[in-house]
Amino acid sequence: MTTTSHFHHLLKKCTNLKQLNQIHAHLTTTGLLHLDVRLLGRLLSSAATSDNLHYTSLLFSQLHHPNIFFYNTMIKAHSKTATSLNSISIYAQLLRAGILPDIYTFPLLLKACTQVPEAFPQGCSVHGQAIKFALDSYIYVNNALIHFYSINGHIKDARKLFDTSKDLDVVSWNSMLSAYARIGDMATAKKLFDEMPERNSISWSALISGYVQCGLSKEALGIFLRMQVELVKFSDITLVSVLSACAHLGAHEQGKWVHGYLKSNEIEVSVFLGTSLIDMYAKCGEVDLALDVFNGMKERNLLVWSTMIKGLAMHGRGNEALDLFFHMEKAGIVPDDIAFIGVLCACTHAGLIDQGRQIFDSMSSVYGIVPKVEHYGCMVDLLARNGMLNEARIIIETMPMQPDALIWGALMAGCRFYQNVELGEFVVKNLIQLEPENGGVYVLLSNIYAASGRLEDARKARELMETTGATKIAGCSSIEIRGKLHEFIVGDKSHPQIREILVKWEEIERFLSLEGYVCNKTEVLLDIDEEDKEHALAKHSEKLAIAFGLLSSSDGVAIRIVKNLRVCSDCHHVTKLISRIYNREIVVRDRTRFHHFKDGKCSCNDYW
DNA sequence: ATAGGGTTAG
Repeated sequence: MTTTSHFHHLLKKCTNLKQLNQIHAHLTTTGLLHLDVRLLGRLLSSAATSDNLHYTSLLFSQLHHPNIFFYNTMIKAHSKTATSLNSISIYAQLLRAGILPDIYTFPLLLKACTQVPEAFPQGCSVHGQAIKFALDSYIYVNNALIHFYSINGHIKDARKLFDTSKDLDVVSWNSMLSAYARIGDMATAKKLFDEMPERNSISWSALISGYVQCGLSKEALGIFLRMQVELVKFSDITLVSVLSACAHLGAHEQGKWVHGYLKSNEIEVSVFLGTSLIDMYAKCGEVDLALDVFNGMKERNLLVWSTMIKGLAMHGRGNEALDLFFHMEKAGIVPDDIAFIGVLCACTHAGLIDQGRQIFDSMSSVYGIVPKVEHYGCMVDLLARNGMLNEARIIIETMPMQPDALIWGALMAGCRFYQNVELGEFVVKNLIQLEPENGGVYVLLSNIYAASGRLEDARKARELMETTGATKIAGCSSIEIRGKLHEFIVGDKSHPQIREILVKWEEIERFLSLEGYVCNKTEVLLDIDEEDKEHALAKHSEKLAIAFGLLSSSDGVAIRIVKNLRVCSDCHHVTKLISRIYNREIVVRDRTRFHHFKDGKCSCNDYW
């Protein structure tokens, strides 16, 4: 008797196939397996959790009269795999054997159906079966149904089940909450969160990840803070979302805090956490710390590698990114379409035209990946950035899909850099067709005309913008000081220290003019992503942020700024000068990449 | 001896 319970214990802990086989052999030779059927059940259950479907099926086939528990275990074993719909046929088998399904059967079947995106009809028929056996209102089944409908985007069906259910627990609320979060309805998600009779850490995580996915990273960090104040325990899953929020915001100190927390609690850096940490450090301007995390990781999947590659590319360290890519290939990891965006981006910033071409070709010839519009975009960027404007234009005209605004924008950046007004005008005309509501495009057109002396056309373009009601995204720069984010929007004077900031800016301007700086208002072309030149150039949001950064941080500390648009050339020039005058490193993340300003120079070599 | 909710890269 004690020996059987000993084996029960052993099996419960065992997930390793080899050990399972050993125990199995032992039980068979000693005849224990036949004495105690429950041991066989335990064995089957452990086999199912060890994810070895073949072995599990073998065990199952040895059972003469499997009961509902054995069938459920088999359904569970299948539900986790790519062929999860096999569990439906096990269900059919069960019915044929004259066995009644129970409340555990349906959640398992529904899980199998959510595994396969196109299995919505099968899931519906499982629902029908649950109704037929009058098990649909059991809380486990009901919760699984809510989850199933919400995953498939049928949120109304999920809500109906939720509203009519007599029996709701935290799990039901969490399912509904994450359903709204998933479709981006954060107002309803927050409402549910507030109304919940009981919350657990999963409720908090669901809310946080919802905010992050909607781009409301500040709210996400706010909720995380509240979570800590209310002493709710958080898991590494929560932290993955939190790190993602830090990455979006460039919340360097808060991100570092999370890393410190992981270290001091000796939490192992999983692939998920590692990816988030690498991305966070890269997007906060600390590529070298990202590299440290990368090098310290035991296990690396494609996402880990491509996040690191993209991180290096963002910082203009194209050669290292490329090395890493070849390393990855050697490690036997097969790149996907997203990984290629990272490497192509790296080629662009390192000016590696031939390498870029080769890699682009290898995409389809070696890996069988059909290039998407983003990949053509990288090629246009690569060529345009290196002066081959015509070739870039030919790519746009011959690629197999419709060009989007981003791809024209890449060509535009080249036109601006190489002062090609004629091609620029052509590009802008295409952009207006594509995005008539984007005010930036009209500003751009107007500037092009102004630059070529066609002042009347320039005025008309401005008027057109006003009559069509197109609006331009306001420039916004943020800076984190002692863990708090400060935002500066162009023309906005609501910051409590705005007076001091403006005084500081005056000081900066005095130093600038001593350096012989004159405000560059004659820039020929204005990039679509740049802030509107009509607003006083001196008030561009990053200038305020830099002034504030100089005011609020001590010497030797790098100033880190995140900007929502591209840096304009005047701000770029000014920032270079400031970095020398004040002997300060300034790191600016703009829409597309990083600029590390140091000693009057920028890491982008003045091309962005 | 069995079930359900939160997870990262463009």
